[in-house]
Amino acid sequence: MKKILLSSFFNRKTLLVAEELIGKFLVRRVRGKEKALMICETEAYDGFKDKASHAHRGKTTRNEIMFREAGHIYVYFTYGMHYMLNIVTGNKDYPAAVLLRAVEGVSGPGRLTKKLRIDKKLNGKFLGRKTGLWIEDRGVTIQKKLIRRTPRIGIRYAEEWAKKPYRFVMKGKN
DNA sequence: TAAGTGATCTCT
DNA sequence: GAGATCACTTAA
Repeated sequence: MKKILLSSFFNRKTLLVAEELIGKFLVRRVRGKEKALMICETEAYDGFKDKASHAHRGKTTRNEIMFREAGHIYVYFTYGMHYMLNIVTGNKDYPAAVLLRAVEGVSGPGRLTKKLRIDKKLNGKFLGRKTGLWIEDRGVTIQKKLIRRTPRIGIRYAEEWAKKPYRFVMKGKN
């Protein structure tokens, strides 16, 4: 069974979406070919108060995508060489997103975007077949005990928010 | 462990 | 306009 996830899936609590995305399939169409890879690592960035989130200082031209409706694609460029792929969650005007950090066989958010040829052209688009990037439920259920929660990566500056277990990793992959 | 890389943000 | 920072990767 294959089911494309719609905005109703993403318009829920960010942490819940981040956890449930583990075991779903990220599907990318490039030059007519489709690749589907199981998601095994995500991180949640939730709301104004989250110091690790781009949105915690308010809306800017870069992060305004995070304030849009759930299901938008937020891609940004960092460290001079890497694109990061995020899916916007929650209500309009509430800044939240899930960072996709790894899929099966590809660990690291920068490598993921490189492998799937994801760049700024996708920034601000909506997930779906039309865009060439979407997420499917293929009936795989990951048991909760196989999902590990840990603090997020690369955000030591975020004080107390750096410790929160907002990262979800599937055990035994990568 | 540190360097590379460039967009973006936060001051002037 | 300048300077600092950064949700990372690679090579050592």
